[in-house]
Amino acid sequence: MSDLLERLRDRGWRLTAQRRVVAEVLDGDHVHYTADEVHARAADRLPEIARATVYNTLSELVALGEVLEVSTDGRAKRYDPNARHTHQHLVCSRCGTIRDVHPTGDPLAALPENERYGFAIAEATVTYRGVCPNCSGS
Amino acid sequence: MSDLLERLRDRGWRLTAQRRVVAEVLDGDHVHYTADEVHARAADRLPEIARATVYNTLSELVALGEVLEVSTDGRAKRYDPNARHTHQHLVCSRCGTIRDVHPTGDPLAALPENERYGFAIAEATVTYRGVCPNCSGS
DNA sequence: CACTACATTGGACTTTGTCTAAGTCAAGAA
DNA sequence: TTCTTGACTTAGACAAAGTCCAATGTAGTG
Repeated sequence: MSDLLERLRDRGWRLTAQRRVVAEVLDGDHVHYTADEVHARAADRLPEIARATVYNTLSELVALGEVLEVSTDGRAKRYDPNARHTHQHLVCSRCGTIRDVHPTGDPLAALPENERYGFAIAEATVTYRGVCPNCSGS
Repeated sequence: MSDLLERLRDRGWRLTAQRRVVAEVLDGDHVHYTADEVHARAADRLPEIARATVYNTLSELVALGEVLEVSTDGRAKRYDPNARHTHQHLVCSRCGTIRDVHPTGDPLAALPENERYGFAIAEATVTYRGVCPNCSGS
C-alpha cells in the first residue's frame, strides 16, 4: 500500500497534509482502527487535525475502494486497509479485535434464487464470532 | 411465540404491563423493528412506557435467547423475534429493511482450521446486502 | 395485607457520527 | 513566481442511538 498516495493522486485526489497522515496511519500497522483511533494517531503527527476531516477522509477512501468499513455489533465502525483481496472477519466477542480470514467457497452461491425476494444482491459478508486465545485464558 | 410470556414466567421473569406490551409488539408482525419502533408501538397501548424500559426489556429478551439482535452497518439495531430457527439476513442497503433467509450449507465449515487463530468460534453470521425491489424502483 | 426485591421512570449523559459557515490552501494558469 | 479558485479543513453545534442513575412504583411471596 506504499503507493496508495500515488494511486489516489492519479485519480485526481487533492493531496493535503491531513489526508497524507490519515493514509499513513492506515498504512502503518495492519490493524483495524476505529475512526477515533485513526484520529488520535493522526493527531500525533498533525496535532490540529479535526475529527471531521478524519471522518471525511475515511469516507472518501472507502468510496474509492481503498479501505473497507467493518461494523461489528453496535460498536464504532472499524477501517480495514486490506481492501485488495476479498476476505471475511473473525471477531473476538470479548475484546472486539478483528482478524482477517479467508473461508472457502462463495457465500453468495449458497443463497437460492427463491430466497432473494427480488433484491439485487451486491455482496455477502461473513462474520465469525468467538473468544480469542488471549481472552479465553483469563 | 404465543406462549413466550408463559415460558418467561416459568423462568422466573417478573411479568409487568411494560414487558407484556414489548413482547406483544415483537410477537405481532414478523418484522424486524428498531428499539425506537418497538417503543413507538408499545406506547400505542401503554403511553407512559419509558424508552429505557424498552431497551432494558429488549436486552433481557436477547439475553434469554428469545429474540435476536441484528446490527447492520451504522444503523440502529433491529430485533428479530425469530430466534428459534437459525437463519441469516438480507439487508436493503437503501432503506435498511431486513428479511430472513436460509442459505444452504454451513458457513462454519468453510473456515479452515489454519484460519482460526486459536479462537473458540461460537457462530458464523452471513449478511447479504443489496437493493430491495421497493427501493430500486424509485 | 404488607413487605421487599426487582422494575420503571425521566432526564441527564455518552458515544459515534454529521453538518455548516468561514477560513485556508494545493495545484494549475499566467 | 505569483495569482486564482474551487476544493479542503476547522471548530463547534447538532443528531441519533443507547446507557446510567436516583427516586418511585409494584409483582409476587408469605
